[in-house]
Amino acid sequence: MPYWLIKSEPDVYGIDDLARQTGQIDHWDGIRNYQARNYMRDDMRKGDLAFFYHSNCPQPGICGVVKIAREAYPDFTAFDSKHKYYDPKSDPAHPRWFMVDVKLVRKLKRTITLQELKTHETLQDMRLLQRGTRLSILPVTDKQWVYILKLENN
DNA sequence: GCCAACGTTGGC
DNA sequence: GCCAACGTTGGC
Repeated sequence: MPYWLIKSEPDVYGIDDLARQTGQIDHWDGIRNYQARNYMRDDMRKGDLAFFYHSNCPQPGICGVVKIAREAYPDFTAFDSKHKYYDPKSDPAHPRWFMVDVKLVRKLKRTITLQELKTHETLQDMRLLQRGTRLSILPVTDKQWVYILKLENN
C-alpha cells in the first residue's frame, strides 16, 4: 500500500477545516498540475494513507494523517466559470482535472516541521526535501512513513 | 515581500 | 519542436 503527502496552505484550507466537515471528509480540489493529477488519478487507492502537510505558513510541516476515502473523479470546480479553480479547457465530457476525497484519521500530537525533517539523515531522499520540489501531492515510502510517525513522540 | 525553481503558454 | 516570457509555489 503506497503512502502519500498532500500539501495545503492553512490560510486556504488547513487541517482544522477538514476536521470541521461532516464525517471529517472532504474533496481535495484545485490540483492543477499534471504530475500531481496523475498521482491522484492513477496511483491513489481507496484506503491509502497520507500525511497532511501545511505549506506557505509560519511553521510548514506535517500536522495530520488522512485516508483516501474515494478514488479519483472529475474536479467539478474546473467546470464553474465563477470558481477560482475554473479551467475552460476542462469540461464534463473531457475532464482534465481530478480530485479524491480524503478523510481525517487524526491530527498529530504536534506538527513535525519541515525544519525538523531536514535534520534526519534517514529522510534525506524524501521527495518533499528535494531541491525545487513544488508538487502538492507526493509519494512517501514505507520506511519514511514509519520513521516520521515515530518522530511524533519525540 | 523576495526570489529560486519550476511548469505552462504561445509565437515562430 | 524550440525557447522566451510569464505565472506559480513555497521557504525564508
